[in-house]
This record gives sequence, C-alpha cells and structure tokens, in this order.
Amino acid sequence: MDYLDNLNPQQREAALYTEGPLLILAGAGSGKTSTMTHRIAYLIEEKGVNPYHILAVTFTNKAAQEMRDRVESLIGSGVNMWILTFHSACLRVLRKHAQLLGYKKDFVVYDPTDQKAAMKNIVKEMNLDDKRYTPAYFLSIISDCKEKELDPKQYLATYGEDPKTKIVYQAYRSYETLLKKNNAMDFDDLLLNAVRVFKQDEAALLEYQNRFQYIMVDEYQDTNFIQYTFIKMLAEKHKNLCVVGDDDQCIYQWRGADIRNILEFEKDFPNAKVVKLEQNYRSTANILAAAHSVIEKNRGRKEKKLWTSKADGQKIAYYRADDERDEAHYVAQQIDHLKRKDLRYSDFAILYRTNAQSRTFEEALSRRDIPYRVLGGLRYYDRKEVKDIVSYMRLVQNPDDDLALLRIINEPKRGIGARTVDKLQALARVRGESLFDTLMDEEVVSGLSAKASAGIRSMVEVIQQYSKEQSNLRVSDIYDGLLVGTGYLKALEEQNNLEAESRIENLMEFKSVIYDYEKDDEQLSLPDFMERIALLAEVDNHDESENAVVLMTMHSAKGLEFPFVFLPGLEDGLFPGWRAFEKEDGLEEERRLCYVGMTRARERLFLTSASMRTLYGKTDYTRESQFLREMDKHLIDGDAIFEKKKEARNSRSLDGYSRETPFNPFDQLKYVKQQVRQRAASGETFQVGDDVTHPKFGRGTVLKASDKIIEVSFRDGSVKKLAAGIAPLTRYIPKNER
DNA sequence: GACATATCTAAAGCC
DNA sequence: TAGATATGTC
Repeated sequence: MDYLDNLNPQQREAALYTEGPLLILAGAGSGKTSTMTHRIAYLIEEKGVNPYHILAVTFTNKAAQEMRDRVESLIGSGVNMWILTFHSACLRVLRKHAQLLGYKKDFVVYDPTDQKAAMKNIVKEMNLDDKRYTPAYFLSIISDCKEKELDPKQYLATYGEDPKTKIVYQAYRSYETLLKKNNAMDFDDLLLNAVRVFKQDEAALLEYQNRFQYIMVDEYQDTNFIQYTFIKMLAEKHKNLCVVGDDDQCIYQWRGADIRNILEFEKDFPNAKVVKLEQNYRSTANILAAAHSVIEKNRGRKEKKLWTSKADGQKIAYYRADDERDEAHYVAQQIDHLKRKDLRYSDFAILYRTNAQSRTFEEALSRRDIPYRVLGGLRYYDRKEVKDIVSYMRLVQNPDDDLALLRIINEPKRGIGARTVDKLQALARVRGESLFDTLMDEEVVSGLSAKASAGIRSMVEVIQQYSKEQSNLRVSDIYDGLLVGTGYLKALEEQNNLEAESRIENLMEFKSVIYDYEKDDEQLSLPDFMERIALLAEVDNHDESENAVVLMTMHSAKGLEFPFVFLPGLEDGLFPGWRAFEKEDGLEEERRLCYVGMTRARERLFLTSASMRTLYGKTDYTRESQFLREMDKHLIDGDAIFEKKKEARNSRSLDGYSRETPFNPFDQLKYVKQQVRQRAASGETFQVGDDVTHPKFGRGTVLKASDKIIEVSFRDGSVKKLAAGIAPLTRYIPKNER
C-alpha cells in the first residue's frame, strides 16, 4: 500500500473513496491520471476487486493505453480489464448483442469517409438542390440526432413539419436503411445502439451492470448525452461511479459535449462525494497565474484555483510580429536559441487555433533545419491510397460491402466510368443482390466493353480467392497479395511521378503498421485487424520518442504537456475565432481552449500575434486578442505593447473600412444598422463612379445607381446588385483625406 | 472515360 | 490563396 504514498491528501482521498458516486474535479496538470490509476490499483490489490468487475472509459485510444500501462506498472502484471474508449466499449457490447437489433454479428463500422460516400449516394438519388443540401449538412444533423437519441421519426416529431425538416427526415431514413442493408454502423451508432440494447434487453443490461461494479470515466466534461446515458445505465445498479473532469477544459461543446453533465453530477447522483484536485504539478507559478487570469473571466464555472509549489519561473513571453511570416520566424528563432544539448526538439510544441496556420511554421522550421512533426490535418487513414487498399481488404472480408466496392471498382483504372457503375448498381438493385453478386454474373460482365470485363473478371477472382483463404493467411500476406493482384501497385509505379511515389511510400508505411499488429498478436485475423484500425485516430499517432517539434491544434493538445509551448495567432477573429460570437457561450468555449493551450506549458510559454495577417487570400490588420487583453500584464514580458500601440495600430487599415468596424459581429451588426439609419436620415446617395466600401465585400466602384438599386463592381471582380438605402455601403475616403 | 478548366469555400475533430 | 469538387471538352 506504500504506492499510495506518492499521492497528495486530496488525490489519496479520491483513490480511497471507492464506494458510491464520486466526482473528481481535476484541474489541469493535477495528476488525475495518476490518481485514477492508483485508484484502480487500490481496488484490485487492497479491496480484492477482480479486474473483471472494473470498467474505465476514456476518449482516446492513447489515453486508454496510457492508463493501462500505468496500472500494469503499479500492480506489476498484465490486467484483464476493460480500459477502453467509449466507442470500443460499445463495440464490444454490440459484437455480442447487435443481433437483437437486427444486425448480423460481423457488422462493419463506417468511418466519416464511408458515411460521406453513403450519404452522397442518397443525396444523388433524392434529386435535391445540392447547393443547399450537401451530404455534410445531412450528416451533421443526423449525428446531432443520434447524440440525442432521436430516430428519424422522433426527429420529425420534434422539429415539426417544416419542408426542410421533412427532407432531412427522408435523408435520415434512407441513410439508416442503407446502413442497415450494408450491415454497417457509424461511430454514433456504436453508442446509440449499445444504449438501445440496454433499453430493449433487460437481461443484457443486467449482465453488464453485474459485471461492472466499479466504473470510471475520464474527461467527463466532454461527454455528450448518449455517452452520459450509457454510463448512467451501467452505473445504475452499483452506483460506484467515479468521474474525472475539469469544466474549465470543456472544449468540445460544438461536438455535442454537454458541460452540464459535470456541473450537475451531484444532482444526478445525490450524495455524490466531490474531491477537488487543485495542486498543479506541471507548470510554473507564472504560467498558472496567467492561465487563471484568463479563465476566471468565464461565468458559470466551478470555482477552483490551481496552486503550485513550483517557483514563479520566467515571465510569459509575448511577441507582436509584423505578419505571419515574421511570427513564424520568431518562433523558429526562439526554438533555435533555446535548444540546448540537454533538450530535445520534442520538448517544444506549437499549438495553433486552426490547421491552416501550420504552413508558415513548417516553412520557417525547415529553413532552419529544425525537425518537426505536424499532427492532424489529413489523417493518415484518410489518405486516398490507404482508403483504397482498406476497401479491398474490406471486400475480402465481406464481398457484399457495396460501398467498398464502389470505391475501388475503377481503381486502378479498369475502364469503368460513372455510367457503367450506374447501370450495374441499378441492375443489382432490381435483382435485390449486392453489387459484387452482380459482377460475378458472367452474362452481365460479358456485356461490358472488353477492357472493363477483363478488369472486373480479374478483380472478382482475386477477391474471391483471398476471401476463401483469408483464415489461412496472415494479414500482411493478404495485403501484399491485394496490392499486386489487383494491379494497384503497378498502376502507381507506372505513373512514375512524385505524387505516386509518396503514395507508394504510404502504402509501405501501412504495411509496417500491419507488421506491428502481427508482432503483438500472432493469430491476428483480417476481421481483428479491420476492427483495430476502424477506431484509430490521429492523436494516437503522436510518438513522444520522435525528436521533433510538435505542431498541432490546441484541441489535439488536450491531455499533453511540453516544457516549451508557443501559442501563435492571438488575434481577435482568429483566436477567439469570429464564429465564437455566433453562438451563446461561444466565447467562453474559446476561452477554455485558451486555458487548455496555456496550461500545456511546463516551463515557458510564448504568446505571439501578427499585426497583419493574410488569411484566405485577404490581408488585414489585426487587433490583439481579447484574451491577451484579459491576461494579467505583470506576468508578461517582452513586446507587451497592447496598451500603448493599440490605438495606432488599430487605426491603420488596408481599405479604409475596417478602421472603424468593430470586430464583434454583434456590434458590427449594430454599427451597420446605425450607418444605414444615418444615411437614410442624411439622404446620402451614390453616383456612378463613386468609390465605396462594403463590410463583407470590401472596396468597390458604383456601376449603376437608381433610387432602388445600386450596382457595384467589387475589387474581387464580383458585381453585386444592392438595395439602395439598405445596403451597408459607405463612401470610401482615401487615406490622405481622412 | 480521361483530362482540363471553372467554381466554390474557408474551425476545432475525440471515436 | 489554395484545395477540393463540379463541370465542360475532347
């Protein structure tokens, strides 16, 4: 029991409190993983609880793996217990019980790319105005519904008879039918269907309730309704539920996370015990204080104040760059300077708000020969070549997977175009068989062009062959066989260009992934492997041992820490992003994100902004972030100019308009309305040839002007007709006349 | 059916 | 601006 000596009194209290509901409010860097793993070890070693009876749920595979490793090192042996992500836990439940819901046991899991492909087909069939109704539009609503446990009918009932709702309803229904037909579930279904199983089958629920006498949930602040329901149902019987979270780090509300889950835990579970972990072991006192000076501006948070026994440390550095290149240059220079022998490049992280910011940093780092690694952006498993070969593997596993077949039917090129595919699909539908079945019909195939029929015959043959023998072959052998047998590799080699080369490289990398899995599990079967990769994410890829500066978004950085952290782009409109003002609480969520970013730093924190930034082809002067202005100035060192130079900088502007335009869109709207009123009162009119500015379209020249309509040709080349008197136009006054 | 050109759009992304 | 996708042309 001496291992508990490593814990502070609060941590220990949390670890020892095993019976009944427990809420651990764990501030950033307060050792929550350590507390949880000790709690598990305590349950097993001291309370004699069989690991079989414990469930620990996390959000990422990485977090799950880390927890498992640490538990195992505490109790010194492998543990047979469920330490899983929400999705893999649900998947396990469903592998056993999905038949209850009408799925076959070997159902497949659709990732977002599959979802999109499926939805694309539906949109096409519905013959909709595809400007307004994109696959992404439907899918986001459907995902919303599934998170709230609304099936298509309930959605319709909830949102009424609005024609738009009806169309979404139809798309939702068709989508569900299609998935069911393909024996597939998307990520949201995994959770939803697990809950459905529990609701429909009392015996099944009881089985898991009896099994999981002790339940723990990590990052509880980021759970959504369906995850909450899943946990609540499981914990209902024994009520030994321990949730860990920090309301200040809830940064996924836009994805359905409901901060109320953590704020109201005590209501959901009366007589819940609450333990606050407020000692921070990660950051210097200055970093902590600065982070606190930001987050304390949020309302409706659980009051807590982190403290540390660490020294103040250096002040927070702030640099106001001229533009984004200067900003990146500064960051690279600092890294060069700070990189001593005893440090690794991986001790440095650049955490930005949007992935689009990564490029300038990549350039600046390469110029100085600093190794770096970008996480996020295009996921490895989203690369075309990887998706293609995975589709082949899926077909081997299940030839009836139409979606997979559609993806690769002409990949490599077999001379089968959209029209041919349409015809084949129609035929398959009429016959009520899968597309692969149709392709096995020699009569059908011989009706195609010579090139197409030969291509299809050989593809069908290869897939059938591996399908038959898959249980005798290793996954890597199937993989190799498919690359060659389908002609995929050859087609790439023949392209003989850089792009094809990098694709081949990725395919080779994918093979080493397979080898890695086979090393762990000699008996690895194709279905096993497919299941593993279905639920992988990009952060799982972060390899701490790699000696490279890490570039990623602040979102991905949650849960990580680095000695040196750079937070660039602290400008109104970028961070906080302007969209933050569209939603209620939007700004508060951004502020939490800022807090998360700042508290990733152990020793030093660098903040930067650029006074001029080019984004989406438009160059604008910027204003320093509201978050900078909120920060305690005493803690900041360097270019802490945002009081002095603010006025001068803000009054500069490229086109004379944004000079006065308030950033906050609410104020902007007010401002525009006010201008319109003013103009109406003063009777301001425009004449042909006048230079004008528009808040959205920028500078322009009046082409036609009547008392009803003003036609303006804007600098971006567009010509817009605007309603005279209402359009938010202002006369452009050149700089020297202002 | 393959390739070239026009058009559109632009946050974050656990699983 | 840049990339992804839709449309048009041969």
